[in-house]
Amino acid sequence: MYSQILDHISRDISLTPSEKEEFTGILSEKKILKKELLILPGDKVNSEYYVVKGCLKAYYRDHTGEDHIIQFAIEDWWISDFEAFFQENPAELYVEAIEDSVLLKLDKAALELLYRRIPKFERFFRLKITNAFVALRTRILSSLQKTGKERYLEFCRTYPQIEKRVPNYHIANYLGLKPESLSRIRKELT
Amino acid sequence: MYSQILDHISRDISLTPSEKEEFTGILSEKKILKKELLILPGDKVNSEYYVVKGCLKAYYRDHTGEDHIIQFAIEDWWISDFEAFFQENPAELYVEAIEDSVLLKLDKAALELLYRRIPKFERFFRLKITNAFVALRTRILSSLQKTGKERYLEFCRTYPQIEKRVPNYHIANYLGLKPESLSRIRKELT
DNA sequence: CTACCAGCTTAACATACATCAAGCATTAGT
DNA sequence: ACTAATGCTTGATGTATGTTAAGCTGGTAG
Repeated sequence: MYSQILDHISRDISLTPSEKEEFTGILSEKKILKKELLILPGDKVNSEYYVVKGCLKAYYRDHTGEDHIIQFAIEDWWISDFEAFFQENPAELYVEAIEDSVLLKLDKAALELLYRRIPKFERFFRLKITNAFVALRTRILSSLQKTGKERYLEFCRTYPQIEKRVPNYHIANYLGLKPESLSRIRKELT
Repeated sequence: MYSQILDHISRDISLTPSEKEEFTGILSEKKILKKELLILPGDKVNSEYYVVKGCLKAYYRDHTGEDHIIQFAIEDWWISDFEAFFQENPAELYVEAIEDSVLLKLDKAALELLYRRIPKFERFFRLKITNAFVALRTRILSSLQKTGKERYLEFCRTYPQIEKRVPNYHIANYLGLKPESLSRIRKELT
C-alpha cells in the first residue's frame, strides 16, 4: 500500500523501518473521481497530496472567468495549492481530477511535527520544492522567450506521459495557447 | 556589519547570540562594480549571495544570443544561479551588477554543515525558497494570462523600488517585451 | 564647449496568435 | 441505433507585439 511512496522518498533520503512507519502513519488515503474537486478557492489548505494513481490538474480562474492550468500531476507527483499550503492563505486554485485517482493525503500540522522529530524530511521536502522551483524557472523562460510551437515541442519532450494522456485543449491551456492555435501548430508539425 | 542580514533572518527564525555568531562566521564580504560579472555560464556555483547594498540581475542568454532577465536583486535579496547552486550543475545564467554592490557570500558546503548543526537554518532557507516558488508561480500566470500593459503595472506595484532604479529596457526584458513595446505601453498610460 | 553615447521614443510594416464561427469525427448515454 | 456531448480542425478577420529604422534628449568624457 505504501511501498510506492516509500520508494519515491527513498530516491532522495534513506529511512529506517521505524522512520518509514512514522511517516506512513501520518498519511491517509483519498479517492477522487474524474471531475471532482480536491481543492477550491477559499479553502483552507491543510494538506498536500501524493498521486498513487490517476491524473489531476491545478488551475487558476482569473477575473474574466478564464482558467489557467498551473500544474498537472500523475503517478508519483505531489499536488496541492502550494501557495496556500505553505503560506496558510486561503486557496486561490482549483485542484480537479482529470481521471479517477487515488491519493495519499499529507497533513501540514503532522508534517511540521515530523520535521521536528526527523529533520531528514525537512530535507526531502526542501529538495522537492527546489526541483519544482527549477521547473518553474524553465517554464518562465519558455513562456517569455519561446513561440507556441517551441513550447509545445518542449512540453512533449518533458512530459511525454502527460501529452499522451490528457486532451489537447488542456495542454494548450497549460502552454498559454488557445486550442485552435495548438491545433494549427500540430498541423504544421506533421 | 552583519546586523542587516541578521535582522533579515530574524524575521523568520529566532537565533541565539552563539547561533548568530556561527552563521556570520561562514559569510564573507564581496564587492563588485557595475557591469562586473559575479557568475557566468559554465561556472561551478558554490555560493549564494545576500545583497547588502546595490543592484544586480540574473539572466539567461539563449541560443540566438538574446538575454532574458530571470531576476533582479536589491538590498535584502538573495541572488545566485539557484538551479546550478542547488543541483550542482554548471551555471547557465549570468549574474551581473547593475550598480556597484556589496554582497555577503554564503558557501554551499558550509551551509550544509550549518544545516546539520542548527536545523533552524534548513527551515529558514526552505521558507525563502518557498516564497521564491510562489513568486515564480505568480510570474508564470502573468506571462501566460496577461497583456504587456497588465504585466508592467503589476511589476510597478510589486517592485516599485526596482522600477525606479533600473533602466526601462531592463524592465522590458524582464517582462518579455521589447523596449519599443514598453515605451508604447507607457505612453498609453500617461 | 563640443561630441558622443546611453536611454527612450516614434512610425511603418510584419507576424504570431486570438477571436468568432462553423463543421466534423469519435465516444458515451439513453 | 440514435442523439448528444466531447474533442479536434479549419477559415476569415482582428489585435498585440515584434522588427526595422530613425530621431530625440540629457548626461558625460575629452
